[in-house]
Amino acid sequence: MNIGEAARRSGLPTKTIRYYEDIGLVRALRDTNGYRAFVDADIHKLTFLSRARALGFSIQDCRNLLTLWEDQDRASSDVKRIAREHLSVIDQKVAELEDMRASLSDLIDSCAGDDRPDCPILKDLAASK
Amino acid sequence: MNIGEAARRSGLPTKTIRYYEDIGLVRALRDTNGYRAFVDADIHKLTFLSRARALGFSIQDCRNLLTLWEDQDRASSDVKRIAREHLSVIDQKVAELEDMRASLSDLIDSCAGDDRPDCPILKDLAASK
DNA sequence: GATAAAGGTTCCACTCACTGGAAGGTCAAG
DNA sequence: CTTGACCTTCCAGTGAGTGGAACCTTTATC
Repeated sequence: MNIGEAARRSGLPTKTIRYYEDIGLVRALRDTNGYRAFVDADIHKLTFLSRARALGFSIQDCRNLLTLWEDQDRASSDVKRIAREHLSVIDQKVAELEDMRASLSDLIDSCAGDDRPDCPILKDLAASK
Repeated sequence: MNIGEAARRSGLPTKTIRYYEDIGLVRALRDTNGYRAFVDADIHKLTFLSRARALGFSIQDCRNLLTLWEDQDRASSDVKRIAREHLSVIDQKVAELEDMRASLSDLIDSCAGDDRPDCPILKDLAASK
């Protein structure tokens, strides 16, 4: 299976697959013509990466998860720990964004948004606080 | 005023201030010894940038906002438009993160998290869906 | 058999918004 | 006069890819 087919099946761009090979996240056999040759196990791995990245796991997280994934004997608590750590990072990001959202929303509400030059948004941004 | 003092007053690291000068976001006069010399107006501008960046505005947004800020005659509606566009980007990010959060939270709940190797988190990540 | 399109390869540069570090110049205090 | 804090520039690296150039291989069509 060539890289294009692997991309179609895993949902990752070909560029990204090559990049993952570059940084040692995956490996692929080669055909005699130099083309990468993927087997079903590779597709599973790539799909795993695609979904984990979509869930916001960093590449380093993915590296750890892959190691756990390939270790038949690892305890599920190890995986759960990584996932929970990641969840708390997500929660933090959400909280930050909602803070931002509230501040920005207040600023927008306070601005007339008409033809006059007077704008509380800019005024507030410039205030030293 | 040297860059260290400007950093203290604006809340930006010195490195960041130099970077902002590099990319043409701000300019600073120079003393005879080559040191950057900041005046109060510069501090206002840097504070503006610091707060706008903290609200998640991109550098390009900041460029636009600064232009509007320095234009005495701009309509407040122009500023409000940029702010509203940014608000919708924030809303989108929050929605994405909450999607992620829900999926990840489900996965975590489904995992026993004990010494056994069986882990639904890894299983689900590998599923081709 | 020629050719064109589609796919593959490597390598280099760019993104965004900084951040770290090296090598060196300047200044105020003791 | 030295120490240490502060300043300067320049180069390299971050994370996670993305875009493009130059070139090679395969497949389909004429």
